[in-house]
Amino acid sequence: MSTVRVRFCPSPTGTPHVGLIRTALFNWAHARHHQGDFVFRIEDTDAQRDSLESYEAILDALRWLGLDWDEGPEKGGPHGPYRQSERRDLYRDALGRLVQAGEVYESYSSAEEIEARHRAAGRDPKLGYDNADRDLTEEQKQAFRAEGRKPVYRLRMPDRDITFTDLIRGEITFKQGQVPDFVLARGDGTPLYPLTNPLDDALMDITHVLRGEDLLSSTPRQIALLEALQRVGIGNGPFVYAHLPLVTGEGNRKLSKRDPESNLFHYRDRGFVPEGLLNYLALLGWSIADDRDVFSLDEMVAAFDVSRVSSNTARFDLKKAEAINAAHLRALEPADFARRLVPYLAAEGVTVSADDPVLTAAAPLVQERSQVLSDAARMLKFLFVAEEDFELDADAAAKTLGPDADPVLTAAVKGLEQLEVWTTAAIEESLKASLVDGLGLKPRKAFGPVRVAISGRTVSPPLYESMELLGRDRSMRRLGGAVQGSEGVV
RNA sequence: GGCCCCGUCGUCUAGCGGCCUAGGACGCCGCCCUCUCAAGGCGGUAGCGCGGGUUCAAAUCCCGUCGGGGCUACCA
Repeated sequence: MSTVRVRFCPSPTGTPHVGLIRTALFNWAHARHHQGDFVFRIEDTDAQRDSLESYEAILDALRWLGLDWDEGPEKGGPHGPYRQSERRDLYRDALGRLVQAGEVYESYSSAEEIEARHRAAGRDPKLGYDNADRDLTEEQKQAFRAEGRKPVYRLRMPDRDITFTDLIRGEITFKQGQVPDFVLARGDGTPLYPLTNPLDDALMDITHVLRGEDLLSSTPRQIALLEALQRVGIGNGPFVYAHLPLVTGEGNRKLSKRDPESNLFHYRDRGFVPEGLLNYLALLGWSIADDRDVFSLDEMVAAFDVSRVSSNTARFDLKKAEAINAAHLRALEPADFARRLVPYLAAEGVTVSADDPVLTAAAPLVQERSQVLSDAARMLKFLFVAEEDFELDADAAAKTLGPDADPVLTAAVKGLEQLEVWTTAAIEESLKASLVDGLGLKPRKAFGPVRVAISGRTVSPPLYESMELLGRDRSMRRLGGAVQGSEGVV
């Protein structure tokens, strides 16, 4: 069996992190590129920190982004269950076999005792476990138990260097003696991450492990475990590893889960579309070509090659993320763009259906003016609010609707009143005649007050089109209201 | 402290010994277009951390150094 099998195995603690999603994306792309399987597994072995909300948020995230899995929660598959909380028996069995074979031993040393031994020997007390319980006799173990002590189970690390070839970084060697025997399970048999993660990968026939660089230093432990498991008849030994560069935030520290900038849904709420966010995330460590950085998921799948992923840490740059997203927004079919706007309008308090004629007519006017969908929603809101709820942006009003604006608005109203038809062309002609020609104003001075009166903002869709869509009555009312309003602003 | 990873414009990157007077993108700054803002067009700003080697030739290979980061739990 030469099928590529990769996995995405988050633990359901907190909200999905952009770095986590980038890892999911690269695994998914690797699987799809090789027509392999993308396995999704939930690592919920820490009842203290895991939550149902978090679990659901992760599913929500993958579905929103369209990163579909071949095996996993709510889908099943031949290697299930896919939630570690339902795999206890498997862990107990594997642990039993490892103990039986002498690969794993009971360790009774407490952290304090280990430190004390280091100190007594003149070593750095922070060195970690000293493998002191490796060869405890049955009598010694009995004695510890008699004291009421509970052991932990540790894997006996091999007495040799551990070398592996990372797809991204090349050959990496950890010298013998640098990695102490580590804990696989608590005395009561509770399995810990160092056991469950590689074990499940082995049980699920995973072939390639693409994960964050923060896990690089745990690789020798995994390799030792995998080899031990293979000796007791579980799995086929170590996998191929690729350690992805970390994603950092504003500083150059690893983006922490606490940082709001790391929250995936923060970007969805702002109005990133999956195409745009995924494209940007792909750029964090990977590039499709030397002269292009906007591409579709399909194009990514066709071109993706993990070994070409950069090994440098990547910093998340919101500005660029938005620019990439904007490129994807512009590429959307107008009707699709309008449809995607609906929830963002709702967030602005506007209820409108995707096929509303005003929306479908107005959406294209802001499509290329938006970086994120929430920008577009804010620009369009004025078309849908009831007159009694219409508000002028305070800054825009202060800047544009001073006393100087009154004659402009008055002239505009006077001209527009004469119009037979309320069309974009007629409005443009009227406004230019009364303001630019009539009052001799610069276009900027002429249209600014009108724009703010109509849309409430200094940034809006094109003015004449906006006025046509708003309709004659509402437009005239807003212009009139602004004249009165400007008297009070002084 | 120890171990491991990394080091090209402000940021993400291309580069894998000669095609590099180092390319692209975002950002930033001009100009054009223009009813605002965008989009689009044109132009500009800015980088191989440092020091030794190897080589006819180094951003590319080697060593050192400095700098940054990660890990160092009976969390995952």
